[in-house]
Amino acid sequence: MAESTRERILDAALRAYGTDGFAATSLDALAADLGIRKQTILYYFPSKHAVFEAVVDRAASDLVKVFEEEAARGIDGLDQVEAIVKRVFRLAVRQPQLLGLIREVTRPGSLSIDRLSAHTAPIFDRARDFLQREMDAGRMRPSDPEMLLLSLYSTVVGVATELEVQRAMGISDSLRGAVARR
Amino acid sequence: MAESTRERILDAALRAYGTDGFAATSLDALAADLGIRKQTILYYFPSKHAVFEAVVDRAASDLVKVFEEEAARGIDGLDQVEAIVKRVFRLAVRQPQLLGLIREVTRPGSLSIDRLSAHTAPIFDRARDFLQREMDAGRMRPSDPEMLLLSLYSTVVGVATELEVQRAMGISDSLRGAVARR
DNA sequence: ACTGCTCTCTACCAATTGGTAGAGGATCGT
DNA sequence: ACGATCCTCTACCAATTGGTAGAGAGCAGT
Repeated sequence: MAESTRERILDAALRAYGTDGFAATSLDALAADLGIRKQTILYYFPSKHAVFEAVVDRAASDLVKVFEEEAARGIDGLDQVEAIVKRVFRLAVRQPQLLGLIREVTRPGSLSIDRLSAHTAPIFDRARDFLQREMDAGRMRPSDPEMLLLSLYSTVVGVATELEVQRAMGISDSLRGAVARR
Repeated sequence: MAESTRERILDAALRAYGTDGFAATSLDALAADLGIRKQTILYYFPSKHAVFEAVVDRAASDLVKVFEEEAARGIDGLDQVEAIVKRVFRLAVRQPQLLGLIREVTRPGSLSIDRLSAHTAPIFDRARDFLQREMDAGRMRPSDPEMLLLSLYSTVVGVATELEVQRAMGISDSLRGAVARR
């Protein structure tokens, strides 16, 4: 088997949760999509919600990996920020379901918001410290680093979402325009 | 009765669909929230999905109203754009569930995307024509009006979403910063 | 008093939901 | 040949789902 069943389940779950949503995706539907029975899913994960958590975990660790790899390259100032943004962007474009997943997680009452926070808090802290250092070193225009981060985040998600909306509205468009606007 | 039952149902449905999502909100839960039986809901709406469509319709017409009122005031150029953005923004802040509703509608496979489009297409066209005229008249920097519109849209939604995320992440913050950034 | 209309209800249903229990079938080391 | 472990399955279940049928309450006009 090229890919383990567990991994295939996570792939399909990301796709389904990201597009149709968590509540709208039954275990039966998920299993049918994979050509297996739902009991096989429940063998790997104790509950439906556990599947969701696992998907979130994997997506978060993918994101963390991007940050760590890019940080390890040791580029300074705005260049590193831009490199990371670019890579995150590419990740989002290649896997649009990730945006849907974020929507699901950030839903009020989601039990997994803590899970995502736990994963992203460290890189959030590191990013804030990084920005602070760069500002102190005079390599970046000084401002509130946390605010800048949130602004960056919402911009990336916003622009990425825009692509989805264009698709939904039936406007076929090269993504060049959007990227350029960034 | 100060507010008709039908209207109360739509209010509760907007709240529920906007926060928990359409699929995650059962008719029973909706009814319980209102202190009525779900059959009462099904008296006013033929199906669960019809409730959703009605919510979308009302939200869309609210939006259209904003545009029409603001357009009727006959302000020129960027000032009108800013006035509309400001009002839409206020609408979104006052009713955060609207953002969630947009999320639900723009979901792939949503049967209501056409419904929203039907409502918003006219104002979209009018806005595009307006921008085009303003550009021709030299009151605005010339560019592709459709692109500018989409960019505006995603910015508004993006910034508004940011507020939600901040709330989700537990960062209590005045919305001044976000507004200023605009 | 009667009829018709508007509204909300109880009673019920078939289908789907997430989840449990446990039966095999592989494949392994021994 | 052996059990042990890993994996996927069938069978089943209680709860919830959206939806139907229709009773009955309240209130108008006549």
